[in-house]
Amino acid sequence: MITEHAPADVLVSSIANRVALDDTDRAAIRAMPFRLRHYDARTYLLRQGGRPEHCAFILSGFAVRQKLTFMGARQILGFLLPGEFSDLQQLFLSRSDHNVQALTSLEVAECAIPDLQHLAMSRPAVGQALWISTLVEASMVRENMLNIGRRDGLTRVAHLLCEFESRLPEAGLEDHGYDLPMTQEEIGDAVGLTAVHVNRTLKQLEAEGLIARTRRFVRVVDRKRLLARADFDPDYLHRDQPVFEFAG
Amino acid sequence: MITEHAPADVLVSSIANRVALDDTDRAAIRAMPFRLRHYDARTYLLRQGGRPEHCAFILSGFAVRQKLTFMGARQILGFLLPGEFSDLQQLFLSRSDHNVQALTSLEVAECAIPDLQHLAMSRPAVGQALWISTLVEASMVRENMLNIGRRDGLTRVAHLLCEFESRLPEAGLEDHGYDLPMTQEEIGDAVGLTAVHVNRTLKQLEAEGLIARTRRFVRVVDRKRLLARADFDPDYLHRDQPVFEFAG
DNA sequence: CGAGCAGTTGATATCGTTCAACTGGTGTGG
DNA sequence: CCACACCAGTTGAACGATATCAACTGCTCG
Repeated sequence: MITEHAPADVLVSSIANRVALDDTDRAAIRAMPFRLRHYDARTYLLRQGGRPEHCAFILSGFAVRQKLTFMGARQILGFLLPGEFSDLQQLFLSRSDHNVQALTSLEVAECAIPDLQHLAMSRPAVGQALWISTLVEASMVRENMLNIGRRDGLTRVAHLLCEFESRLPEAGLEDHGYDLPMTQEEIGDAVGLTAVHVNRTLKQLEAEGLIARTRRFVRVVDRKRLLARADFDPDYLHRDQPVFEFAG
Repeated sequence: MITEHAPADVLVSSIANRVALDDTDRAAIRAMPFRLRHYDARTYLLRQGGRPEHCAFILSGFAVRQKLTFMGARQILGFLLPGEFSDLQQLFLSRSDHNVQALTSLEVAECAIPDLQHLAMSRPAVGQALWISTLVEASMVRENMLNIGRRDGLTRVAHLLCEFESRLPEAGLEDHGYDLPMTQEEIGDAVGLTAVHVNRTLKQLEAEGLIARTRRFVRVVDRKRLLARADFDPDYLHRDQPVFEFAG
């Protein structure tokens, strides 16, 4: 598990995934103070309208970005996985425009925003890596907007399953299966459907022989057909993005 | 009109909106080469999967970001107005994940991506301003995802009208009205509805006395009730964002 | 053992789509 | 200057996907 490593190591390697770092960069990252913190499931890390002073780097557990309508309906904008920052945009936007909520119980390393700002500006390679992270996140939101706006229910749910299969590091191991860290209600809030309809949709994906389920464990039975049914093209995750050689 | 000014002036003031610039910053922006270019309505500035080498700064006209499903359905992700860059994320993501398409006839100043990269990294204040622009854009996409996923048709269309009233500089002048630079089909593609349903929805907004229309000109009749009906809260546009005093 | 919550299922209601026809501007060529 | 074509907008009727409401099942935890 990711938590076996020291938080600073996890942070360094998460950033080094995006941009090539030199020793000074690594030292600067390690020098940044942080505080380990725990959040229970369903608690808020960040609230819409708030002016956060800290930014959480997720060590273990899952969180969501979400917004609420005035009527109280929830739209999940995206899922946050271990190794991701909860709210990098708050580096330069003082007021938050959405909520970040723990989906499961969560372990995070909390950094002060001024420290992160200073790191980003004093070590341009690191700043660039953080910038890229916000860009990839934005790309995921765009794809999910297409998903919700222009695909039918079955395709939407299948697409979400494919996204998780792509993003979860443990998926693909052990028999092409993985554990969805959320309820059907939460799937619905992510893809703009009702929990009831998500349920029927999952059943149909099973009936069509694309997936198999036992509780929240999803096994991909026919990967190729599932990807096609989901209209899934992983380019939006920007995995092929070359590691930048920072050139000033 | 914005085109009365020299392109470099427009660019400088657009960036200075976000971050305080010193004389060296301004000089660096002005020193960046660009090429004036025209696009006809409906032509593509940028294609999904492409590896653009230029980035367009819009001087006049309107464009959209959009993505297509495999079936060919279009989702409009957001509208680009004069004074905005077409594709700043391409500064650090080599492959584009969506299309940018001219909505009307368009005049742009086209910059080479390496020049923009160099500007962003050599003048950190400028880089910060560009970063902030990408963050604000991402915020708009999130709000529109909530709009599509969790609001009914009438609210969605009303929300789009409110967003345009907020963003168009000429709106609010001349009798609280403005010209929507798009067809009802395009409104539908932006809010996840059919052109037919958009039409009925607009008629109902008229029937309820919230707006009046003559062709594409929209006059806001009852601003307060329209905002309420649209569930519109302008915070997501980050207008209150203080102009950053860049501090290294 | 009981409470509570996620999941499941059925019946009905509704919002939005689809298809099709028609209107009315606008621009173009004869 | 008229005729025509074209396209955005408008309207009606029927259909369908998804929501809503309600009941029931079966974990899991205290």
